[in-house]
Amino acid sequence: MPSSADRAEELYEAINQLIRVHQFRDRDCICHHDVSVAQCYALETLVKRGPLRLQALAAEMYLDKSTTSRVVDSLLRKKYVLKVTDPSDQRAIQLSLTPAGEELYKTIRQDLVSEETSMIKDLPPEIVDGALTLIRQLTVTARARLGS
Amino acid sequence: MPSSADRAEELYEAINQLIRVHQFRDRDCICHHDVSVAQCYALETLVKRGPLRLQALAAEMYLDKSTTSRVVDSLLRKKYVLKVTDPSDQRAIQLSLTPAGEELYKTIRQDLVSEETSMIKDLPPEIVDGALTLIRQLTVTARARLGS
DNA sequence: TGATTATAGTTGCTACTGACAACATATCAG
DNA sequence: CTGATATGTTGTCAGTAGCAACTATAATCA
Repeated sequence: MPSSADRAEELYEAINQLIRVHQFRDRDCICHHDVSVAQCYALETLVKRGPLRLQALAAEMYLDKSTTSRVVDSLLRKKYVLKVTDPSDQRAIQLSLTPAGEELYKTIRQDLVSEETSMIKDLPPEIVDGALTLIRQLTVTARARLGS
Repeated sequence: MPSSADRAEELYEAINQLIRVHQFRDRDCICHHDVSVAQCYALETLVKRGPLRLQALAAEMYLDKSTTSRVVDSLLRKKYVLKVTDPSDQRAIQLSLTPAGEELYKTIRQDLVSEETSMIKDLPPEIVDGALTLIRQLTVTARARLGS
């Protein structure tokens, strides 16, 4: 029976590999379309959280507001997001997706999910369900540590 | 019972989250030391594969040779790697770690693994073993698709 | 051998990622 | 009204990453 230290070591390796492979695959997949990875992530966040202020978007993405501002800028130039000044606070802006932005994210998302689909098509459902549970558990645990 | 499409969707979400959280954590952890993430990845590859030519390192890391050349350059400046011209082929260079490079990677690695350790310390061993198996399976499957 | 071709690495260029600091503007507290 | 605070933007710097052009060396073939 492997020790706890061994398990940690192996888990590190396993997750490392998974992350690397997925990163490359996602980048390939996303960049076939009109946006970069960070830009796509911003689209995704706006799809999930709805219209947001820049600061809120930055917080959601764990990015600096300056970085976020520039990412949003590029999406603005490509007409995938809309900037509206908040009437109740002239400093703030509300960011929302244009129809084109929503459409684009939907397309990319389909591509990404279809990668997953073909990945699991030969795995038994119980296995996949197990993986799901565990991966979520790991994420929760890791996120808890991130805050500290 | 969820459909296969639902599972793919959920798996996409779950892996996405895990990757995001880990990415941030690793970056934090690595950048406390003297190197960036890519630089650390290069160190890791050299630790695992031993001395390599630049092209081989690039292939191992799935990076362009120009990108790899620059990453290596920065490690060279920091004295973590050594460049030796291959006597049998004046064009080629052998890259190897300096003692400082090995030491640095060992330290970073300990930090990274210890993150994993504290992450799994409250999870039952069977759960962790299960996650390990599944994550590896997913990596293998994803990697197979990467090649195509 | 000598000319052509192929390979190894480097460098120029472009674009994206991301943080920190300084800044302009707007809001709020006293 | 004035100082403090909050929102976004811009400047700057470093790192990531690929493509194309280049140098130098090696290999091939005529």
